[in-house]
Amino acid sequence: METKGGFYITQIKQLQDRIFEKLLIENGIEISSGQGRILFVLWKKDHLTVSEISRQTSLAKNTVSIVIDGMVQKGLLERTINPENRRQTIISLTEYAKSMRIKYEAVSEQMGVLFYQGFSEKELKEFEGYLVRIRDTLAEYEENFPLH
Amino acid sequence: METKGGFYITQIKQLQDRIFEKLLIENGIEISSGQGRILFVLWKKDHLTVSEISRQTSLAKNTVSIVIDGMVQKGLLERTINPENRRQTIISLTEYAKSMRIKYEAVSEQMGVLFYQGFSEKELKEFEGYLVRIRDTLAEYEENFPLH
DNA sequence: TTAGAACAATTCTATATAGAATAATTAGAG
DNA sequence: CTCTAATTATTCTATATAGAATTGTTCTAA
Repeated sequence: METKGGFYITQIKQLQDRIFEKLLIENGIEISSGQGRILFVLWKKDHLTVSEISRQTSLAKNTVSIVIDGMVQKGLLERTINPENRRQTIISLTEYAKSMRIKYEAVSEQMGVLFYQGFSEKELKEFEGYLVRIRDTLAEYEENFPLH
Repeated sequence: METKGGFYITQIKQLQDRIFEKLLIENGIEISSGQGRILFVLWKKDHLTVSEISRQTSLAKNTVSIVIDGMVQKGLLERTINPENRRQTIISLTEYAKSMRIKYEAVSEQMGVLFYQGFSEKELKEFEGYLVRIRDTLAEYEENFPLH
């Protein structure tokens, strides 16, 4: 039985990154795809640790560290050490990052419309349900059989 | 209306790349995710141009060029100039690359089983149908509004 | 026929991503 | 208590990816 889901996922990832980045630039927003994903989770809930952001974005922890470096440089995020557990770094949004949310989400919405062109509401829900199932399967696998 | 498909796609891409690479290494196969995608299309039809590989993998053309460099180095691929159109480079599989197909596809199959854990045949077909629709939408968009 | 447009691939440069190793802190077993 | 294991984040190194610019080839309109 040959399946192609993984191949399609990668194709879509590549296409959407290139298109979304272009839409953002056209709208005067200079936020990369990786940076956007971190903002996405922090806009939902601010003040997360690096590990928590790693878990929620599915980026490796060291990748999160490095992307955050760039975002601190650009004035989007701030690092503080958690006094209750000094191993942890708490990542927080700056006012600047908060102020970009509306504009960024407008472009996201525009991207979503393109992405789901021709989909009914029902199909969209069904599709995202499948995605969540696969993501959870893979995340659980990685957690139980750590890669490093 | 907020959609999350793009975010989920990226999460799955990251997870599957890390897991698949680990499975390959465990099976003694040293082929990266990007290299695997190029082999995937060449195993279906050998002797393609760089542009055609770019189109079929949804990787940017310059990315394909560079990944092919590495694969030529490793003895997986060969470059020849198309005498009928000397602008084109024809990419061909070596015997070595052909010989790896069976083993690689066994690991792919293993990955597919994990990926679609808990899916019925019907759900799998439906899901891959959705993926193809989205991929085609995005690919068409990029073709009509070139990014560069 | 030829100059400029179009096409195909590559190179140059910069960012994204992750594995392995390291540093710092906390938890836990004896 | 204390020494080792576990946790958390970061740095180091290497590959992946793509935009912009470049090179070489073909096509096309005057």
